[in-house]
This record gives sequence, structure tokens and C-alpha cells, in this order.
Amino acid sequence: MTSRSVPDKPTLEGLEERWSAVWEEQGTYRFDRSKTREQIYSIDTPPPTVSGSLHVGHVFSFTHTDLVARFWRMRGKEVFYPIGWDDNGLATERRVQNYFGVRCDPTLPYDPDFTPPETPGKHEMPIGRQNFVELCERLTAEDEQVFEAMFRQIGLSADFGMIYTTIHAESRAASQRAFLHNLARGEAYQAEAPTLWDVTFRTAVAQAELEDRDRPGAYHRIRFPGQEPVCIETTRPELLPACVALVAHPGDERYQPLFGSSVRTPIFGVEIPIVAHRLADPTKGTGIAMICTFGDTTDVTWWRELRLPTRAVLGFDGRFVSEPPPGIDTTSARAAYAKIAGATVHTGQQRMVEMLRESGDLESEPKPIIHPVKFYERGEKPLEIVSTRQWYLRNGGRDLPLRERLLERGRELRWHPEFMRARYENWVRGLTGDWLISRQRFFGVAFPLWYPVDTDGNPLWDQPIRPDEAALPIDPSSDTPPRFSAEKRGVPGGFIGDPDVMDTWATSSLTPQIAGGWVRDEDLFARVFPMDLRPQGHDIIRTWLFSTVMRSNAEFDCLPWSDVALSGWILDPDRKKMSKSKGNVVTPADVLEQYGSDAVRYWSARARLGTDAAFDPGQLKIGRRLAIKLLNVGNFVLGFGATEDAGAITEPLDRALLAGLAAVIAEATSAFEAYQHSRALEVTETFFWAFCDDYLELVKERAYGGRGTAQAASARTALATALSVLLRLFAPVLPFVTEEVWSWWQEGSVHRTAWPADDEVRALAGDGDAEALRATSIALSGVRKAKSDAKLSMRTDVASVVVRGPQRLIDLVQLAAPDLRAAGRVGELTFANGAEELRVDVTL
RNA sequence: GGGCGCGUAGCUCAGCGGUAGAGCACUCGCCUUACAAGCGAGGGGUCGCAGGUUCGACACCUGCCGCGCCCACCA
Repeated sequence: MTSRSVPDKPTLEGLEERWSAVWEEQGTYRFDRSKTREQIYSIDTPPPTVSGSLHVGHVFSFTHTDLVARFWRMRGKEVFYPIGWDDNGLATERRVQNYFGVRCDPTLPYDPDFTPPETPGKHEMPIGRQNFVELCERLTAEDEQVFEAMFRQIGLSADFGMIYTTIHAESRAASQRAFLHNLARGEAYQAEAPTLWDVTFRTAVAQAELEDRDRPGAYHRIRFPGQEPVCIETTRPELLPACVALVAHPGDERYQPLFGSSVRTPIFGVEIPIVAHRLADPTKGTGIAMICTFGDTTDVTWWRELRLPTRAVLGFDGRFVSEPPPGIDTTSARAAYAKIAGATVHTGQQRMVEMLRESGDLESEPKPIIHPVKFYERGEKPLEIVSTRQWYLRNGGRDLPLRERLLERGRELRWHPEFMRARYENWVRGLTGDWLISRQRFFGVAFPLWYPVDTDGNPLWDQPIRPDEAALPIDPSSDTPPRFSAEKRGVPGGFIGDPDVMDTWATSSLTPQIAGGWVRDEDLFARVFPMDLRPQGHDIIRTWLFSTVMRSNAEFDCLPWSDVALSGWILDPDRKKMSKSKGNVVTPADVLEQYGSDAVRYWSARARLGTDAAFDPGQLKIGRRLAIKLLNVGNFVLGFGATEDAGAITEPLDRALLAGLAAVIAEATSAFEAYQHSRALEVTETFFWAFCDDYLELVKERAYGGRGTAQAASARTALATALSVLLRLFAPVLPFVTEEVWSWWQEGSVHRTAWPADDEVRALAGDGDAEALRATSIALSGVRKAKSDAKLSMRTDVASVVVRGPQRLIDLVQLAAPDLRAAGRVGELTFANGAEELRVDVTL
């Protein structure tokens, strides 16, 4: 861009559109891959879920990242700053279902002529898997346009030519490759085991995706007949047919005589043992609990450690299976089970309670309680536990050396803020099992495996067939494994493809590999990996951060990045978390429209990392005001025809200004280096307002030339130098307005200009003492106060002023006496040593 | 139950061993030729509570109280 003259009436309107276009055209933020690893600052950017709505939280946290990127770019680093979209996974599936009114039925064939209904019908239309995936791809492509437009609007200095998506072929290839490596090294394995299961989505879920929700329930006291009848309390009486034992604490004297004996379940008459286990809590209920397969994760532990039989009753759909489990074989027992077969858990419970009440085995009426129940974070019904074959990745949950290694990685990583490390350690120490990565879903990265089918038509799950890595990505449901022909699919002696997809985090955990070009572009990868920074929200430490560390540790035996920056949450002005259901969501579009991008960025930059911030229109106004002020100051300073080499800086006040500015540069720089952008902004902003209100007023007349050419030149050079430095210090926070002002007098983009160097400015300041400006400002304030108290205009002439104070300060103010006289319109200005603090006596 | 963070002016927050800070809001003024979407001045806080360390504590230690978040095997 070329230098232009200063406009008559500067305005913020239209800056976003203009400069976004220029940056795109000039390639201002384009990544130069010829640079070496040492010259590069690489960022593992978070790919937002495009199927979610845009939120001011996005603006907030992505601005934090951009501040870092812009700072390091100006420090001379080539910044690797890709943008990604997370489009694979359940969020997209749900959005597609709602948007088009369809659902995926993988048994249906592909229909090449399929077009979705104009408007979603009352009932979801079943469509084949490939048609469904195509709709997912179509809708995410649209969503991604919206996200990209917003990211450009807020001025992210990413290279939009390096966009990656998690469902793209290259991502799928990377994900499948990493999995195959995990498999080869023994880090991935499959197991048939009780699994947390979401009955709505009909998929297994991982520990990291769980959340507790308080739900109403009730204690049911049930009597188990036997030589010695035993009473238990349960919130899940419907699982009585799944009961395999009763359990009490080994030290519980009430039940010690019963250990080793057995009782029969009421209604079903199944004989079950009474066993002891340390996890049984004598203080809960009656102190003895029934173990069912499976009511909760403790049941699983008991079942496994006590080697109990399995009596599963719930199916994948969350309903009671049609056939009773083993052990229920008497006519009456089967008749009782028939009453709940096919029922939902809810209905089953009602019927079970009726039966118990009739049989007299319900000791007392249910006691209602509110208790925490495990849910899949996206689910609507409580999780059940069903036994299924799934793939797992070792994550230290069952492996002490690996856990220690991953904890060590957490200590190696530099956390901003530091205290967030505790969340990582908490999570790793609390892992109860390996990472379940298979999902019984459709829009995701397929497991790159097939299984032989034996001559009886049974899949040989433990003999997976792997593809050639060069062929990745593959889709086992349509691609054919090596040494097989396509007709052999699903027939005895043939093969079948793995039907599952991977947990979306299994792909997201590879963002450094995906964005950095692992295998696909090893030259690039060597220049950017391991990366410098992972920016992200603190809510996904247990998922994204942990899993990325884990994958990098496995594949490369190193951390994926040296630093992690955690942004806080955005709360509404009442400090409640914004959510759609609360109706308190502020949309970025409205805010950006109303206040402008720089103002919104200012608001973001004011918040420290790791700290939740309330959405605050007040802060946005201040940001907008700051941006306008920069325009006006730029306009004013450049109106003097000022340039940075107009003449030597000789006047003490000018030198004082630059001495103070040098200190601000030093502080802002070290703050940015320490990922404390809010501190950098604060010191810059404070200095800037003092520059406007005091320094500018003090030197205005001199700069106009009222007291000689050399004196004017000194002021003009200082003004221009300060403007240049301040624009650069503000550039990361306010990229649009700083670029605008910069363009009035400088060549090239401010964003590709060197970050100011404090030693250079200090050299210009010479013997300047920053204290001189502060002291003179205090004296000026005294004069202003006198006028203000007298309710007079600041233009009013003052007869005489006496400045009193300690000699050291008097000496400093005296150096700027002519400037002080001019700014205060003071007739006679005298000085007197004496007072402890600087003060002025004004005679109007 | 365990962990982490926070509690400073009406609001949003900074500060962090040496006499309480900013912005907003509020009050009183000012058309002052960069800016009235501006400028000047002012009022306002026993820094959650209680102990302790110290010459000195808003800051460090201990214990409480309150709020928020994370985690937990929640019959």
C-alpha cells in the first residue's frame, strides 16, 4: 500500500472491510515456509466446531491467540498460524438431522439422485450412510464460510490459505495413520467389556465425555428372602433381574456372618452369593448393596474384581431385552420378566415396583431423592452400561508408568496461567481406564481396518486386516482390503469392514500433525513441530489438551508444544454462563456491528488468561473510544508535518516523554513474552492517555513553532516517534485503527513492522528523566484545578503561579517551565523549595 | 469428599511487604482551532472475617465464611 495523506475527518467506519481486503491482497499474514524452525513461531490453533453457533466466546479466545501471533510476528518471527474447522462428529450429525429432517440408516443403499426435502418433515427421513455423509459435508462447508467471514472480520492474522478441516481426506489419513501406529506399538487394542453407553445416540462414550447431572430418583428398600432375610436399598429396582450378588464391606460386623452364604432375589428367585468388598460403604443405605450387571461403574468394578456372572438385561436401545438373562428360568420368574421385556428403564421401574409391592418384598414406600447421574455431555438420557466390543487407546488409566510419563509431560509444559496445570494433573490422576475411541456413528474418521469372516460367517475380530499406509485414507465400508476382491465383502471366507468411526477427539488430538503436514509434507513439519503454542479454553484440558499430549508422547516422545495459553469463559453481565437455553447469548455479529472489531478486541485483550470475563458493554465503549482517540491523535500529530527525523530531540520534556516511553516498551514487551497481554495493554494505554492529556497539551504551542524552529522540531520529532511507537504497541490489540493511522505516513503494513525496541527509544531520550513529565503534569493539574474550582474555561489566563515542592521535583518542573506556562496560560511562573509534595499556588 | 481460583470504590477490574489505584457510573464545570463519540476537576473503599509473622500486612502464614470452576466409586 502506498502512503496517503491524512484525511480531514478520520473515522472508524469501513476500516474492517478496507484493511481485511488489503491484507488479503498483499498477503500480509501469509506464511513463508522457507524459514527455519528457529525463525518460526508456530501455533496449534483450535478448530472450532462449526456445527455449533458462533459465540462471543469465540471472538474472545481467538483474539487472545491473535494478540500473541501479532506480537511475535512483529518481533520478527514468521508465524505459523493455520485455521481449522472441526466438522467431524456428532455435533454435525445432529445439526444435519435437524436441518434437513433426515437420519442415517446405514442399511440403506446410496441414492445418487437424492435431494433432501425442502423443509424438514414431521418424521426424520431415513437415508443411507453415504447420502448422510454428503449432507454433512455440504452443510459444514456452508457453516465454515460463516466462521471464516467472522474470523476475518475480527482481524485474525491467520493464513486463511492454510485451512484444515477434521473431516478432510488429509485429516482422515493422519488420524488413521496415527491409529495404525498406535496399533503397531500396542497402544491401541480392542476389548469386549462393559461400556458406558448412550441409549439415544446408541454409541459408546469415553470418560472424558461424561458429566454428572442431578436427577430425581428414589431409594427403594427391597427384602431378599433367605435363611436370614436381607434388606438392601437401591435407586434402580428395575435392575433386580440383573442382580448377581449382594455386597457389604468386609469389616461390617452386621453382615460378616452372611459372607459366603446366599440369598434369593425376590420375584425371580435367582440364588446369589453375599460377598465382601472394600468399596461397599457401611454408611450408605442398609450397608449392603445389590450388584447388577450393570447399574453403575462400581457394579463393573465389583463384577470384574469378584469375578461374578453376567446377567445383562438392557439392550443398546436402553430397553429391556426380550429374553431374560441366565438364571431366570422358572415359569413364574419368566412370567415376571415378560412384564418388563421391551420396556424402557422408566416403565420397567414402575412395573418392577408394582410387582415388589404385590409380593410384599418392598419393605417401605420409595423415598424420593435428588442424586447425581452420569450423562453423556451431549445426551438427554442417563448413560447405561452395556457390554460391547470397542477399541481403546492406552492413556495411563490402567498403566502406572505411562501415567507417570504423562504427568511428567504436564510438568514440562509451560502453563499460562500456571495454576491450570493442576486441572491436568487432577484429570490424569483420576483416569479410571483407557480411552475408548470407537463410536457407533457415521460422520467421522473410520477405523482403517477390516476383519476376516470365517467359513461360518463369523467375523474374526481379533485378526484385523490393515491397509497399506500409502493408501490412506481408506473407508473400510467401500474400499477392499489387500488380497481380497470386492465380492468377498460380508460372505463366509471373505471380509467385513470395521463399522465404527473414531471419537472426534481421536482426530482433534492430532491437530499439530494435521496442520503441520506430518508425513504429507515432512519438510513443513520439521519447520513447525514441536510447536510453540497451544491456545485453548480451560474446559477442554481433559479432552483436547490431554489427548494431544498423549498422542505426541506416543508418536514422537515429546510434547507437541512448549506453551499452552488458557482463555477463560465469557459470562453474561449477570455472571451467568451464556447458553442458548438461557437466552442470554450475545452474538458476535451484533457486537461487531455496534462497536467495531477493534473495540471488541480491546475488550478481549483486557481480560487475563484463565480468567472468566463478563460481557461488558462498558468495556466495549472504552475500546471504541480508544480507537477513535488514536485516529484523532494521529491526525493531530501528523498535522504538524511531523516525521521521526525532523530534528534533534533536545528539549527536556520531549526527552522525558521518550524516557517514559522506553520504559513502557520494556514492560509491554516482557508482559507479552510472558503471555500477559492484558498487562501489556494496560501499561501502553495508561501511557497513551497521559501522552494525550498532558504531554500533548504541554508541547502543543511549542510544536506549532511559537518558540523557535529547533524547539518545535524537538517536539515534532518526539511526537512522531511516540506516535510510531504507540501505534506499534497497540497494533496487536487494535489492528485496524493502527494500520489506518500507519498508512497515513508510513510505507508497508504496521503488522509487518518491527516491534519497538526500548533501547533505541532510550537512546533518543538521552538524559531525559520520565519523572520530569510526571512532575510537570502534576503542576499543570494544579493550574487546571484552580480554573475548574473557579468554574472558568481552561483558556483563562492566569496571573501568577508558584510551584512548591522538594528541590528535586522543582528542578524537573523548572526544565519545562516554558511549556507549563504556555499550556496553563500562566503569566508569571515562580518556584519555591519547601513543601513535601509538589503543589501549586495559583493567582487567577 | 478432594483440588483450583476468586472475594479491593455502586459496577468491571488492576495492584501485592512501606502512606489505597484505573476505567465506567456519579457530582461540578468547560464550545479549549486533534477529538463535545471531547476536555478539566471532584466525591467515594477500616482491600470478606478472625488470628499470627513483621518496625510495618490489602499483600506473607493459619483458620473460618461466601462465590465460581474442575474432579470423585453418587447402592
